[in-house]
Amino acid sequence: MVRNRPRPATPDPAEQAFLDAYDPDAFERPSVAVDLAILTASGLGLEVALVRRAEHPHRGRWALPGGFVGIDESLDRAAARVLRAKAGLRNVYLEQLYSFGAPGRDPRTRVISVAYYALVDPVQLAHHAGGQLQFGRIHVPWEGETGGPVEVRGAKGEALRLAFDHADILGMAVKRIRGKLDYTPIGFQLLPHAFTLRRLQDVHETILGHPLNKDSFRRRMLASGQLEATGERESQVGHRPAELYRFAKRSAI
Amino acid sequence: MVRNRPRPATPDPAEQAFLDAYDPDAFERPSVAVDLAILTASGLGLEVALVRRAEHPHRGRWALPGGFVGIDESLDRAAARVLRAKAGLRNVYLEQLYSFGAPGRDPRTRVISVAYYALVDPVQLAHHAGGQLQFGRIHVPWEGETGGPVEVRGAKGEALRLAFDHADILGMAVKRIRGKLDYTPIGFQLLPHAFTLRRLQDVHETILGHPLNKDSFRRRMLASGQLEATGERESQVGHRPAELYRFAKRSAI
DNA sequence: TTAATAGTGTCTCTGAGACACTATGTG
DNA sequence: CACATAGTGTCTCAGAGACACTATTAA
Repeated sequence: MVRNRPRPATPDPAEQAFLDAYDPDAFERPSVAVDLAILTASGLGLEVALVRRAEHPHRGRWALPGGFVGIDESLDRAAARVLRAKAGLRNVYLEQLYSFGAPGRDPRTRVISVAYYALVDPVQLAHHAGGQLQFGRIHVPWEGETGGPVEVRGAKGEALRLAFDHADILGMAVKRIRGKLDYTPIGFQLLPHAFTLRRLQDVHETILGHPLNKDSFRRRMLASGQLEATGERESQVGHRPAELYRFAKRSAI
Repeated sequence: MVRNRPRPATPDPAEQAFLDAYDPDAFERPSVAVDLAILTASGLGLEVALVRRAEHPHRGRWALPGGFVGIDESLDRAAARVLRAKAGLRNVYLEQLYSFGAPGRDPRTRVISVAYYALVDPVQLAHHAGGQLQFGRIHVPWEGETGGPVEVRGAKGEALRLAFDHADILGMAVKRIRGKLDYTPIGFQLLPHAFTLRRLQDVHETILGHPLNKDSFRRRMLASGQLEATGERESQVGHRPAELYRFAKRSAI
């Protein structure tokens, strides 16, 4: 890869001087990382995968899985690589969220982080119980799409202290998926292959943070054309079993 | 600023080895830039500010104004600085859009670009006519929020060849503002202080790429509470003059 | 049989589209 | 005056909420 920018003479010395001032090699370069908000929806609510930091800074705090971007690696590939390396996941919904670049966000050095979020069904993450990845429940202290940092709580309801600006990243992720939920089939990504309409509604309510009208939700989802009846029903539920549906076209990256 | 990461001994050598592999200093670092899609809405449609590249690569092509991010400068500040330096603008709507990081997007060296978009009313940009900044009309070859690169045309309708991946950046900007238009008062940012409802509808139609129902648009806008009647009317229009409105709370960054 | 939730049918209310009509400038 | 667009009133239609009612399983 060519690292040094060719500098042909230009007729305009002012323009030349201006461009010289913006030569990339004249700048100290930041590190660029990806951080991943790996989200899932258990019966308990919206959960996120976290790793406990073993080192300073923020030793003992909880952080989103992340990694640095290779010099010949695209941002999307870096995110997919981290997802595979840290959570063993591939072919799940993965989308770039926002870039965080406050100078002091990492006290060691300048790190610009391109945040991604992944939506995964809980079954695919079950084998991580007790492993490197821990799951925290997301608690959103604001309404609607106001935005702002969120809180994360552990299995016993205790608050988990998040490292760096990861509470802001998670807040942005919640805001994004709340917005997307209205017009895209994003909820399916958080459920197993087959699911009942009630479970899908649970996911939507979990993400949005408020209850939805059952009748209207059913109608809207069935009318959307995104659901396919499997012909099977749930069982062992202590009441009339619901029809199981699948997402008509499960998209993945 | 601390550039070298402290490496305290940890009890877990495997973890230590793992983290060593991700030491930022072990990686060649990319350059990080901001690129700005400065958008305005003239009577001709949605327009974008471009600079003609005086150098290789892509010499003679048209590019979005941009600049490298300083090592102690946040992304937002870098974007605001470029906006001020290249377009003389401050206090306009400016929002981060997306980060573009394909390894080959700049043939000189690895440059990751954090794209921003700004919405500016045409009056503030009028003095740029004939200067460094040229304006091109955006033509969107896709419907709704499909997404994809857009085309840009010059004053005589000729196609302008864009540099790097800037057609993709502009496509993403159009997609974003189309989505935002439905639920945020984003259209005001593209108009002068006082404007008629018809002009606001023109802006919405320009952005969305399709005509809107006049009655419904009026009702929706007036019901939104975001408009304030100025009490004045337009004049010299050859028909009944329309009431002039202003945005109730003109937000800016 | 009872408890509990799935699923259907229908009424109402609200907002968007359609359209007819009136209002008020310029030429 | 004619013309063009601003602005109002009202009808209809589609989707969401509300609610009553029936269906089907486990215990």
